[in-house]
Amino acid sequence: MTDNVLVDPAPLSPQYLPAEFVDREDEQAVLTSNFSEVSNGFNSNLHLHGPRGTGKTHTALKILQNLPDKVTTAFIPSTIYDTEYKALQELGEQIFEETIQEGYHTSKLQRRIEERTQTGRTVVVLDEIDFLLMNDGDDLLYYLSRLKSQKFSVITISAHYQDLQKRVEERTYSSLQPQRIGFEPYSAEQIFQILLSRARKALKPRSLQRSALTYIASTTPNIQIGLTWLRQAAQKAESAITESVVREVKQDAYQSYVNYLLKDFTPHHHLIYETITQLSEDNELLQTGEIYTGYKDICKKTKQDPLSNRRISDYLKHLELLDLITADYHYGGSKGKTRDIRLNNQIPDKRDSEGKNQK
DNA sequence: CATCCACCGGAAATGTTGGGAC
DNA sequence: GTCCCAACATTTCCGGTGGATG
Repeated sequence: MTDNVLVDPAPLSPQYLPAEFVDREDEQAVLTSNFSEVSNGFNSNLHLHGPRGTGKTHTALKILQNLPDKVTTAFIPSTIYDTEYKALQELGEQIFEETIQEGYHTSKLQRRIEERTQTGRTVVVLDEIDFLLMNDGDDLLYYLSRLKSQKFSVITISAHYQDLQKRVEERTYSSLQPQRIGFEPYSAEQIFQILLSRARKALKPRSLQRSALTYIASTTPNIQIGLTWLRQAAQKAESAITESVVREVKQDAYQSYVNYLLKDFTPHHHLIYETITQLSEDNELLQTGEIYTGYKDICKKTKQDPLSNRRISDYLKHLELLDLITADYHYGGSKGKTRDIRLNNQIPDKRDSEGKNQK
């Protein structure tokens, strides 16, 4: 039952960078012209924004790939490197291609990086910048913005902030002056085409039914979810990917998308997410307190030490930034200042499956 | 109107790790 | 080894907030 339809799984994996994109030509053109040698400003900074699964990260990676070899590049996912120091360390490692030990002082590191960036052109991508800003403020961005010789650029990527202006201090923004590029959600037709082109490379010919693909494309505008979904269906399918296979793996696919998003986070993030999933079966709208007690129960059952509620409050914000939950902050409601939290299932079960799949 | 509730979120306190100097 | 320091994770502390309650 394995590998019946799957010839090469790589084109369906999240890391796969296709030679050419189906869409996003406009955005790419803007980016390319920004970094071309002739344009006066190699010094321009960029801010890419738009919902998850719209190709921001891939577009940025593509740009890095197309830069001349002599340009030094670095790609920093701020989900993992969420403090100034950690990001600097990673940046140093990528620039110098060596391991940088802990205990190297920030200012020393800053000086080394600064020296290096004077000698050649450098482009740094900060993906998921929201996490760094939330956790550590804009110290790193300020430092990077000050590096602005003609030879240094920063590309920031955010799924939530259209504009960095409100998120960073004025001095930082005024030295960065990033050009903003917005990414719109993919249409169903675009999702269809992208998945089709990946499927052609990954699957046996004629093993994918059109209706199956249509179903995915009409359900989610998030290409990341779409790919995960198609991948799961391909693994499950015996001779062909049909619409019913696709429906069958729907929730599994969403779960593995969630796991993919949470892969760089702590076990406690997973526990919290699990808690929210369980609690929302009874009650769609949850409050922090309920979630925290639920979380402590799970910890007790699994014999783990729970973290404090202050900490969990931050973790909830992480889940919110990942768009796994929606949190409504409001001052008012029945208990003063609070958060109303609800689970986001981005590919919800529709009415039709209700009767059948209920156990 | 005063007080309580249940939470937010900033800041200080505490604990841990690992490098460098001696 | 011992001592000190930087960076970090987490906890502890505390001053809000604003409807509900009396």
